[in-house]
Amino acid sequence: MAKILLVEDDKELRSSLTEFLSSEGYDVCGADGQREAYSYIAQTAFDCILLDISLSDGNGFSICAHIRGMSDVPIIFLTASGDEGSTVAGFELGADDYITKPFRPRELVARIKNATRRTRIEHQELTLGSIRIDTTKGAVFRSGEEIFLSALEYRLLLLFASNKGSLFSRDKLIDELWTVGGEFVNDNTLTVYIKRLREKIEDDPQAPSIIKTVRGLGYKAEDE
Amino acid sequence: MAKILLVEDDKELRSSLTEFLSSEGYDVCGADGQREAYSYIAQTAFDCILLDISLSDGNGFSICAHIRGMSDVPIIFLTASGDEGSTVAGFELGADDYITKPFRPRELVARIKNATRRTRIEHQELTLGSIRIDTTKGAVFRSGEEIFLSALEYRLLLLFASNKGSLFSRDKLIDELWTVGGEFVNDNTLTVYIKRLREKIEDDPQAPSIIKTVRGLGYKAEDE
DNA sequence: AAGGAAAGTGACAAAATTGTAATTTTAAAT
DNA sequence: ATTTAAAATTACAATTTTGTCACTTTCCTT
Repeated sequence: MAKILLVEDDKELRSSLTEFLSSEGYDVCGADGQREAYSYIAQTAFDCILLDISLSDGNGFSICAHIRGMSDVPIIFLTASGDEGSTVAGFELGADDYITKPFRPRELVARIKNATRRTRIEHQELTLGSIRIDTTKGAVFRSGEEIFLSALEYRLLLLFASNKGSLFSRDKLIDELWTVGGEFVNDNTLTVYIKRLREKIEDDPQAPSIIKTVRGLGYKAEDE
Repeated sequence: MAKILLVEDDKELRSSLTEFLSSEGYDVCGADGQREAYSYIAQTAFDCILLDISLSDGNGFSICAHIRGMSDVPIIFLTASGDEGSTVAGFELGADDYITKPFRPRELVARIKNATRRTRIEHQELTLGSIRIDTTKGAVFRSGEEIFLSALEYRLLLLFASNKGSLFSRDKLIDELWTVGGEFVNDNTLTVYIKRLREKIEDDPQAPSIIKTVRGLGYKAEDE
């Protein structure tokens, strides 16, 4: 089931579209402007974004640019008729398609299908609390902002993110990340990496909410 | 459709099992011993491995250890009855389950389903020629051996691997990997990274068979 | 409350990554 | 065959990553 973000300030249109798309089997989030859109985008990996470029706060374009800065998610513009200039500018900012109001809901669905066909397959994302990992790009985002991890930090995070809730013993983690052949690393190496990773992903590294210590047993990571 | 590797030296049993599992919708590769098994493992990401531990060449255990050194793929032992000691040793080497010969094919299918249930979902792999990328681990293998890429090399490779056959202009690549905000990097930086990546993944970096130069236009990568 | 094991911290050298510059090679077009 | 732009190569400093050590803090047990 594809996740769609609808950014539209006309409340009527937003709710009728949400209802229609939901009935078509989509998982729809409605946002009424920039602020709400960003907060959704930071937390969720959408499969398609429907964006009204003539938002009353005038920020349709900046939302588009912001999204393109961090993702290749398909973007479809909803434009008012006679707004040709905007449309052209939109394509330059990386929109994938546009549809002119008023439009038939059926046509919108057709365009969503078309836009998502390519990406749905390869789009593989993981989340861990406010951390989002785009494994098809090897990129990690913290509340929407990309953060840069070293190779080992990335692998450590991936291990936790693809096994949410699992408890990993320190030995197991060292095995997974460091043991090649019969070489061993200092036991403290892991502790240091946990610290470094926490420093990059946790809001309060001293009181970690993502990677939890289970004293005597190991570490585990959970979503909230 | 799940991919299964069957390592069994009894030709009769191998072919009858292959036939049966294929009819159940699995994609089965049969290997008669260590050599053949390794060559398959190096090239393909299997969803489950069925391993006769009492191979005539006596290498069932070393195959198991070898696989565990590079993958978490579920391994099911096929043991001769009365071979309890081997079974215990097998579990210590990381086997997921075992089944004692003679067994009913239906039961084997049940165990395969059980063993693959967890991993099938998260198992996400990409290949590019002899290169295999396990995106759930951030690990890259070249003919079965893990190779270590830097963060940027990894992202560059991922870009090619998840868009096989696509031509990328140099500008597009620089954009994808380096452009954050409005900062630009030296145009040659890309060339150097292409070279470094080729050095690690190509058999003959001077005559690249994976990442191809399209003079004047950019680069593209294909499978063979 | 004291002792001790487990985990965390800060700092350090060695090694690897990263970006750039200077130079050479390659391949297409004249 | 020359020319020339594009790409490849080599080499080099700056920065980052990596693994370890010595030391501190935390938390469980007695």
